[in-house]
Amino acid sequence: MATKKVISENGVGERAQYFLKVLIERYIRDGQPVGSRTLAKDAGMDLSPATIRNVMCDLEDLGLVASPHTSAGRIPTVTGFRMFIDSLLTVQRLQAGEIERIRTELAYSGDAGNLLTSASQLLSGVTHMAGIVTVPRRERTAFRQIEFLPLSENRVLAILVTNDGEVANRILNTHRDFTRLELDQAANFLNHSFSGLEMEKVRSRVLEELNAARESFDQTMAQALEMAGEVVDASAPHEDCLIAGQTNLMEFEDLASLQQLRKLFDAFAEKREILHLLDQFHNADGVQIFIGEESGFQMLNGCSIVTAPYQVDEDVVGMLAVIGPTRMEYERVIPIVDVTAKILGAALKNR
Amino acid sequence: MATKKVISENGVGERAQYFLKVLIERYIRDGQPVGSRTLAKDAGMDLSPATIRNVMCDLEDLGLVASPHTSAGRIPTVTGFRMFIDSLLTVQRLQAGEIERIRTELAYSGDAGNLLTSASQLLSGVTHMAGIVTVPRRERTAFRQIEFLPLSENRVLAILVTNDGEVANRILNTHRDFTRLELDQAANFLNHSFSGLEMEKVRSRVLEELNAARESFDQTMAQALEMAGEVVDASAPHEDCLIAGQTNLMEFEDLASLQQLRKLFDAFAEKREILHLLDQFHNADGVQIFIGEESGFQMLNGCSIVTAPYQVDEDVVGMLAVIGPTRMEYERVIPIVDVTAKILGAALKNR
DNA sequence: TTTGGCACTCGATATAAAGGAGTGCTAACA
DNA sequence: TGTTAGCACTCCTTTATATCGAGTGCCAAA
Repeated sequence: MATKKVISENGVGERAQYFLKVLIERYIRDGQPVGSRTLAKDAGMDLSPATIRNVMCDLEDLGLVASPHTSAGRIPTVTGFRMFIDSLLTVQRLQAGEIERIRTELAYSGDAGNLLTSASQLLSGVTHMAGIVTVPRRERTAFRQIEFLPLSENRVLAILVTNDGEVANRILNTHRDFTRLELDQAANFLNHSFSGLEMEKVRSRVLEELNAARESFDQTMAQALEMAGEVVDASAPHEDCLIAGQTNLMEFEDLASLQQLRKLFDAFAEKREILHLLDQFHNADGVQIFIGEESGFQMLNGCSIVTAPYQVDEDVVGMLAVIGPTRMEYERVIPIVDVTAKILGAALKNR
Repeated sequence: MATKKVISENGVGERAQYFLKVLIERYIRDGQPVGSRTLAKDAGMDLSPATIRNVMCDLEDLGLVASPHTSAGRIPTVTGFRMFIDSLLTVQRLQAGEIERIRTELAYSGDAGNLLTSASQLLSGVTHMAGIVTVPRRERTAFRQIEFLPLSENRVLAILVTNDGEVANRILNTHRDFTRLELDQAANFLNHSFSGLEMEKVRSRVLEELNAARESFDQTMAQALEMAGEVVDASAPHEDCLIAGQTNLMEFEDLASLQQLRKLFDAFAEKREILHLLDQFHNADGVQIFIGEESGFQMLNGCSIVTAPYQVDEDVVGMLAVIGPTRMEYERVIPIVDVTAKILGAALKNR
């Protein structure tokens, strides 16, 4: 039997969706199960609680809301939140003042590393949650320059400068002593060969040429390449992220079990899993939202992640994220993350 | 009237002190107020609970123990703990195996930074509390070498190497373009003048010579000195510390109020206050113990810090600390911190 | 389709009673 | 004089019980 109510493709009546939206908005504000009476008022449609109750039943059958116990109101389920986020959300525009604040705060931070730190702190400060920024992956950045400095016998300081202005250095223990001249020559050769290449390419080319040099017994070149390889390799696992405002998360009653918090904080300290998670969204463009339970990591239960990639010269170089309770003000957080990503990208370009 | 009981200079009978010791040891184990019956058993002196009660009264009058309420046992006060730590503690010797573990774990970590990270992780791992290591202060380390590399127009990469193998780099925006030769000459001059000097001295000498150079209109030298000054200054506030295992502290019921924990974790994130605190003990030698309430920082209420300086070539270069609940096993933690400090110092020397 | 009514559930809150650990004090004992 | 047993008392903890109220589900009527 065809019903008269307007059914969207996911099988939920339009009015029911509206109630779901109002319910979730209320739940986000209060953190309390929402009862039919409250919802009737909030919806502003002059309907009686009883009517609402009927709709709630439908929503519960669809798995979009649930009640913690018989005589409590309803709280949204993960699927409910998902639907809310995907199709019900009305994102606020950020006020001009806020945009300005972000812009100025990012404008006055020094070098690249500092800028990223500022960005994560900014995110956490504005949202009162935890802010995360992944640092640009070395693979995507390009080789600019390498230099070797003699330190003491058999020790050489290698300095690698990349296109984005990052500097990595590493002390090499060499088999024999090198003169300053030799080192300069080696650096010259390497700079000449690799300048401008992506680090990933540099890595493979170094290996190729190293083999070639060995075959032709070109000692000098082989040694130069060996050293270069060591530096490039060592600077590779630089993949990392900056997290700020973790302690803000302690304020949310939703996450307040120490059990839960500890797991979360351990993940922050470890970082690996967080990075891995964010990497999944690396190729999406624009803001993505991600509900903890969907990840399978139980440390993220009760949390959501709002994330966006940031770009330099059209290339996505890193991710930016805010992590907080699933019950967060998405309408406010989403534009913040979005704008910050754009401004950060622009700021990184100017250096 | 002279009493027969042996009174030590602090006005506490020897036997009473013994009971205090037993009480605190018990309290450290259980975290529960200790009653007279329990204490009678633990003391192993075949005395009745009633006798113990009399002694407890005395200890309470002296402010060494307190009862949370009428019908609970006694818990040590801060002063009680202080006395325990200062004169009652019997420190265990570390088992040879444990020493070996520390030694090997520190032996296989790479460069200096890595070594310090390992040390803090080691401390937290072995004690199940938070481990802290302050990184050597730049002032105490000596200038070894400076180099300048041209990056692009008006940008120069400056690299500063110190005696302890640390490398600091900074990108300078210069007024005009420099040739490679000019930069090399500047570096040569600086290396020649300052090599081996303590950073603190370098800082002041740079200023002196800068003035001299300006007076004599020696442009080249003035510019070199200006750049050097910028690098030295920038690398100065490198004072920092590494903290590991913070989340371990969430397991202790003593600190489990979120209020309390948040303040503590904020302090960890900020680091400044922690550093300031540890600096107070910088000149003490050997292990120092420090009860949170004594500091005035209320974030440390309920905590104690066990700290020891570590030395390279007779010079104290940094501090090492474990932070945990005041109710911690000092007998075990003290030798761990002590030994780790020594091994860390030795490990740093060999590089 | 909406609404009012009604019985019912169940958490939250309050109150009371029982149990028990531990104290302080007193008086007796070695 | 130090030590001990005895005893009344305190106060936390646990358990049971009752009450309140928010909210539900369902039914019958509008």
